[in-house]
Amino acid sequence: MTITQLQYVLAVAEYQNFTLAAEKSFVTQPTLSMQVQKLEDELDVLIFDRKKKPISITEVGKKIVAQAKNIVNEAERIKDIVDQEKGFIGGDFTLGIIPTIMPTLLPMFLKTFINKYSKVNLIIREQSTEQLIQNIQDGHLDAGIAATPLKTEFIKERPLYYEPFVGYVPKNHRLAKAKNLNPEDLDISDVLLLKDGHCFRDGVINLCNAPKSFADEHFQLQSGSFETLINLSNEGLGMTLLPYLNTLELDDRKKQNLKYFDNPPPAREVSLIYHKNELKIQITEALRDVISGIVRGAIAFQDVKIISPLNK
Amino acid sequence: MTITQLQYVLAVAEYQNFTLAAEKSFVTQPTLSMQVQKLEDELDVLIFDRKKKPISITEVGKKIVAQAKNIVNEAERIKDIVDQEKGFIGGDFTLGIIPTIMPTLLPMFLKTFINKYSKVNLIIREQSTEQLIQNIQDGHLDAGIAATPLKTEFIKERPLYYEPFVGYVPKNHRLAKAKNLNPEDLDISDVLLLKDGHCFRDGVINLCNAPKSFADEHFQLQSGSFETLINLSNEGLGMTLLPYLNTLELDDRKKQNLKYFDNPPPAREVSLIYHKNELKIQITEALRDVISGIVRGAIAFQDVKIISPLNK
DNA sequence: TAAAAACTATTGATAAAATCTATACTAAAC
DNA sequence: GTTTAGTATAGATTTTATCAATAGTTTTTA
Repeated sequence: MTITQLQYVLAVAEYQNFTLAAEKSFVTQPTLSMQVQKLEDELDVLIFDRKKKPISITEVGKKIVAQAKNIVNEAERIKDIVDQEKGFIGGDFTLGIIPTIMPTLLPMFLKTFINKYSKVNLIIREQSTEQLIQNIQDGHLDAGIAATPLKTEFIKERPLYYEPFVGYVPKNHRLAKAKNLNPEDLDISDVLLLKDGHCFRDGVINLCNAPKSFADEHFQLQSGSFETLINLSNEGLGMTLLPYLNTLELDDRKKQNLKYFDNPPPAREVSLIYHKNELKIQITEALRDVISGIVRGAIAFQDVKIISPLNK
Repeated sequence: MTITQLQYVLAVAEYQNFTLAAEKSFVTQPTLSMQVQKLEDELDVLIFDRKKKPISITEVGKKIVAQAKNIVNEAERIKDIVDQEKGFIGGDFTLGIIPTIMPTLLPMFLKTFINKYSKVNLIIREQSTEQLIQNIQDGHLDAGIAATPLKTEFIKERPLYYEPFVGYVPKNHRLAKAKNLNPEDLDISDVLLLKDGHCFRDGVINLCNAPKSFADEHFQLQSGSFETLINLSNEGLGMTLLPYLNTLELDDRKKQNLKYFDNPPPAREVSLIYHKNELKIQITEALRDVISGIVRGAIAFQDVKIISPLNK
């Protein structure tokens, strides 16, 4: 049994296809096939059932694959140990960010990070929270930035900052004359929401204390961008809620429609999340340092009320 | 990096000597040296400092060795997974037993076990609790039988049975006419103890509620066998306490000197202990099944008061 | 249902590696 | 300063991993 064989097995398990797995492993298909066979011979079990198309994994196979994943991960960590010892921070690092955080946060830290850690090749993907979790578990992402707490097994959360919700209330709205907002004032039926799948949407629903079913039935005005929500709001279709960082770049006219919540304002907790196995932890820590250092300047709220990003 | 290389590194770390490590790994010394070098080259660090004699491990080396141990263990478990799937129970299994349990328990289960699991090559070692713990952590023992609870990290405990303490009170002793014993009746200063290092000694000291320092000062009559204690007791040097299983084989005359405790009797918890990583768990479980099945017939006490085997 | 397509296994050749024996080198012990 | 114990190096040999080519399957398509 070699680590290489285990890696080949993992590739086949992932792609359900020897040819593709071989390609992704940068070897020819016969090479990969033979190595997998050799392992099967050594263990004297079939890991894959090649009769079915696409290939299926046997019952023992599933357990072996799980354990192989474990071993390969632990093996990779040896390089981590050495890197850490040498103070070397570099290599590929794939980061996922949810859509409602991406456009405001990324520009704030990207330049600083790639300057400071020029040996890190940062690859950034925009993904939903669910995809983020899945990909972190699979090892396809090294870390993610999402609203928390997620209470997910295998995943660690390190809070980066707390971002208050800010109301956007157009002139003719019933709340237009209120000085500050209160969660109790909100009526989910005239709050414009992002479309399904955004956790910020779920956060707002939670904030308004609306039952999930209710929310599902009543809203057809759903967009994927806050820009659209603001425009719809200006058209008199209701108010909306924005994350604090999204309010900073508004033009002055729109800024006049912003209404802040009474203290403590409701907020989302934005965290760096990563696999509990802490692979590439040095880069993860470096990223966290850079981001929280920068955000500390932009967000000065101390006392907030954290709203869950999960739809219950 | 290969698993073999990691195994070689572990061997060198263990024996602090390339030549010996090579021998134990069943390869020649140049082979092992080269593989270790190759790994060091690949990682671009020195794992061992060969200048000093005996060889020392570098700081990074220590971390690498720890991780290598982890990886090799996890790799071995793949075979376990397959064995479990096939229902195969076999191979070497090294079991440590503490001296006060060995002579009574081993004859009870050994024959049954080797008959039932004839493919298992059972290797049995008599060792103190401390040695047991050390060797289980090192991976030199697959399991141990000892008095518990031990509260030791990395080690799991599965209780096998609860073995009451029984008093051996010679005719002329002050408690000779009492019907039953009570822990309060005991006076540590006239209880004969096993010599230092036996956890049964510590159990008795705990039972008598004696301070550790007190116990250390006053007793010179210390033996390694209950046989001796009984004989000394008969000579009028005090009473003694025996584990229940040791009382079964006494001759009738000696049995008349036995005095049982009031319910619930103080007892030691005897457990099968093994590494938390659960390597060879099938054999361990098989062993547990056999032993607890057999002991269930011999020990019928339900309610007991467990005495700690640790000297506090 | 036959032909094509997609995929995996097998074969034989080649390159890479792990291992061995013999020996050189190095540091500690005498 | 010589011996001893231990590690590194060199060169030969065996083993293993890989590749290109192709045969053998199963599934799709026509």
